Amino acid sequence: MSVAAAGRLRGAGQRLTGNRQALLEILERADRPLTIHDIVQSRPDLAQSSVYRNLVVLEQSGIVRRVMTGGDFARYELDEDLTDHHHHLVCTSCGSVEDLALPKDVEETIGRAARRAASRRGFVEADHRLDVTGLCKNCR
Amino acid sequence: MSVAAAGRLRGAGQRLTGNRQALLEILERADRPLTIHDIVQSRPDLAQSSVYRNLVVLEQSGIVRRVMTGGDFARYELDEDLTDHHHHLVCTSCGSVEDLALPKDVEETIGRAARRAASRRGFVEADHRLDVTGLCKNCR
DNA sequence: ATGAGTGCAAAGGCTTTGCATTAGG
DNA sequence: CCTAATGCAAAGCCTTTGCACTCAT
Repeated sequence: MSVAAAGRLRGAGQRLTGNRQALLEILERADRPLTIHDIVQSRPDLAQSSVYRNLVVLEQSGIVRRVMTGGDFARYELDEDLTDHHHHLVCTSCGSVEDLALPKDVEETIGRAARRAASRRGFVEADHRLDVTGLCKNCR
Repeated sequence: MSVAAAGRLRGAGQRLTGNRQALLEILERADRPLTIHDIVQSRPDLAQSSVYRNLVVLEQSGIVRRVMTGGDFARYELDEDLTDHHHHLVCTSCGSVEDLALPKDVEETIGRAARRAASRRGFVEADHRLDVTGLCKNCR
């Protein structure tokens, strides 16, 4: 698993336990943000409460990001500076989610517009998140 | 309140009750998506359960849209074809949300990229939602 | 050794639902 | 009139928390 993630965890004064390693490995392998259900299903030996607690720790350590894609439960993915900036393709019917990268020039346009709009309203440290929605192959 | 909304409600075979009119008026006045808590607070005579139920009806009638901005509760706003296409400016610290319109050329760039990316993955009826995140005046 | 992490079960908090009553068309 | 809508309270569901036990350092 990622050396960077482990270092960041230590840097936050947190221990690198087996459960946390397992979480990081699962999230690294995924090509989409995972639900708690996904995670526990792929590793039934992990206690659900520990998964919740460790994801909070990983989030606070800047390793993991919690994303709400519109379904009724949270999804988790590695922080963007451990992967790459990307967005999500969300099916409005079944709720499935896939990672999605946009062309660099589009990203620049969005980022520029986001920062400008934010500062105009007195917001600082502006970032953005974009979900592309539609009907997936199975649902269309 | 909006004639279009009332018509759309009727068209969906739903009754235009006092509660539903009240909801539509509140949402029309708002310049941001509202939480259930916001709504019940501004109209304490509305029963919370009826608000939930009516928002489902309004959503299924294509009048209201449920948005998850990352906080722990849902927010509701009028559907875009009753208002205008817009996005949200979300404070990552306090969770406050404001409506945000972007320049038309930026929207076109985003929409084009979104549709292209979606169709490449086999998605149809592609749309998009964008949240600009940052720290608001009070939290910065 | 010793405080953090874990697992189980119980509690929380937003949202949904059952049921008797009220009201829209 | 007759069905849908309402309000209250109870139930659901994802998530968080309490507590005793175990493990990382």
